[in-house]
Amino acid sequence: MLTDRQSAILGMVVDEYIETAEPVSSRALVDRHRLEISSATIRNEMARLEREGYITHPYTSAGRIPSDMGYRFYVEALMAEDPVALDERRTVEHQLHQVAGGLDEWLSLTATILSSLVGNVAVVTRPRTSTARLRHAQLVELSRDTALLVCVMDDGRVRQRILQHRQPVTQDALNARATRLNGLLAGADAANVRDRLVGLEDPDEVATARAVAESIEELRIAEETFLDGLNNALRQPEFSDVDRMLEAVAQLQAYRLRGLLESTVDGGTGTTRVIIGQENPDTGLHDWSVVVSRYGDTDAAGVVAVIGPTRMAYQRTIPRVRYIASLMGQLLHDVRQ
Amino acid sequence: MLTDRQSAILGMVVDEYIETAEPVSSRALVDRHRLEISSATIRNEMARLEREGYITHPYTSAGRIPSDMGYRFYVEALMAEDPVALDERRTVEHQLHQVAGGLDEWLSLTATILSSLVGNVAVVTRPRTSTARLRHAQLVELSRDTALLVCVMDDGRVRQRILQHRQPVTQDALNARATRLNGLLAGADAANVRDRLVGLEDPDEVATARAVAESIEELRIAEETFLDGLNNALRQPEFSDVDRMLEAVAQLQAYRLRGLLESTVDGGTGTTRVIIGQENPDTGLHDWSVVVSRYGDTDAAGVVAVIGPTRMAYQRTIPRVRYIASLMGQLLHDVRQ
DNA sequence: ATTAGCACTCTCATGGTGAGAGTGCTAACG
DNA sequence: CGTTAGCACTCTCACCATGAGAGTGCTAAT
Repeated sequence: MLTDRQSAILGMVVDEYIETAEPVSSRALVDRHRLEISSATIRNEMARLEREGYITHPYTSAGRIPSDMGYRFYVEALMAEDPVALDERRTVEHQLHQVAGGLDEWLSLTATILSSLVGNVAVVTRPRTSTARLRHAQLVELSRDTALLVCVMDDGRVRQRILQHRQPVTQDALNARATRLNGLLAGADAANVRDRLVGLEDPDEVATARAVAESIEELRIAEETFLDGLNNALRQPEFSDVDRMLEAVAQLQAYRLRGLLESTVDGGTGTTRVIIGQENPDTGLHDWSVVVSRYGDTDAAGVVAVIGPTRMAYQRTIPRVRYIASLMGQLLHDVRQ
Repeated sequence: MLTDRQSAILGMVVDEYIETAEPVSSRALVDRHRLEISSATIRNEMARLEREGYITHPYTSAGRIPSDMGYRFYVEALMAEDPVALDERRTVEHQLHQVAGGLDEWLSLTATILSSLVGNVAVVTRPRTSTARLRHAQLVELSRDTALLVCVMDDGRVRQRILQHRQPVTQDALNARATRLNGLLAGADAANVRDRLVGLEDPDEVATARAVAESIEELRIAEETFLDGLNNALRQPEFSDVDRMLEAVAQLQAYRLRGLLESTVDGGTGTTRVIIGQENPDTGLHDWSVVVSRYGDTDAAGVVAVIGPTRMAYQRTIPRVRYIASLMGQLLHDVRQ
């Protein structure tokens, strides 16, 4: 158990290190905070904190840096969250309302905004509906024997696909076919779409129906992620050597994150979780921290996350991830009603 | 004017430097190519080549590296193109035919494939139709007073947009409205769409029509670029220090490229152009070379490009960019017929 | 319990040094 | 005259030594 003074010192070390990215010396703490106690006392306390595992030092005569455990304690017990200021909120909401396009543009813009808000990489996944249903399929003639199939799901997602027909068809015939298929398949989800395909005769029509079914299934699987802010993250001093930087670029490829985010989100809705360094099951991310929050409701849920070095401004990041997540939840709710 | 022997030496220097990324010494050339002449003779010739501006050396006693002019001469007169092997073609075509999705997926996959083919950054722009016309607009109910507008253009591009209505509407009413608007606007392009909006009464219908018009214009402007292979490019030895690497990341933001690619493409169709280092009007790209090729025809054209350090394997890159461009042209033609 | 004082450790910037790589020039050669 | 051997010269780069500086840990005094 830490004494009050030890907690206070740990807090100062973490704050200082997050700000400067330099190991924190006993002297620096006394000077910076005009402490009543001497640097020698601080040294004694620091030695104890190190024995307990909250801090380390890179070599004998360097200052202290927080360990993962130190950050963990800081996040849980010490940190004073830096609330999202009113003008920050206004800017964000203003930017988000500018977008007239579809869901994709919202998500992509959200990643950009969040990333610039916290100065690290931001990831937003597309909301995954528990059961997305087909709202409408449409066929548009492209040439005599090719057509574009557009499937619109009830969560607003759209999937396009190009079809090759055996028989030439007109737009009128395509409309008729679309109407028939909509009657047959409207409201179908990935689980039951196959059962509804019975009773079709024309081979082109069967192929089209199958394409619709495949589209629905692809959309069920596809949890696209929108990522932005690589530049921000790479400017952090921890990547000041080339190997680390290349590794960072590799680690941040979106596909590595999906599993992590999914498993994290199972915890519960609405909460914001922080995963620090070694706590991460993926060993490649042992130098990284992830702040992740779920947004949406039981019908459609996705995640918002920020990823950066363990030396991350948790005070700023956590409230901002939470804020963006709740904002996304609202917007999603407004659209779906 | 260069003698045959000077040309040969220049060719060897460029080849060697492209391969090893190390300045090429007179000695190394003699050894590597088992030349009949001595290294002293090579030195004399190299001195002359340097006086003419084809090569330089970084400091007094280093080997030679090609100048931009040297690369230029190499590309125009010396280089033996490395043809795209049959199994390379087969792999590429196989991968491309895997994609069942829309144009976007094609383009994005093409960038990925090309990038891995040449080990540098690849950029593919969306084909821009001279005049894209509206083929079909569709309205899908999302909630009582919101609807999704989907505009499909005759080149297969799709734009979605969410509409807020003043009056609640049913899907049936939306269908009727879509039919009316299609009658009014089908075949409209960005130039004439405004003129066709006359005679509409219902304010929601006017708003919808205006949204269609805006979508068409946005699509005219939006020339999206698909970029891949940052990792590949960053592994080149020229980026072995952090500043250069960060700068590289910044330079390769897609938006910087658009102007360059567009202006380049004006030259003519079907040809592949190479822009080497300082030849580039954008000073930020003075250390980069660009190999760019147009694809498509007068109706719909885009560009395929590879971007990398001036020390680029032009022999491999140029034929592969040309090949991918012609392949894209074919595929585009097949779809549009 | 706190703290002044000091020895000790480790890093990092600096400068010197010498090996090595390569060139340019000169003089000799066919 | 073109070619080439030989050599002086230049520049880089890796290596090492050095010393200042930063910080700690410990001891002994308060």
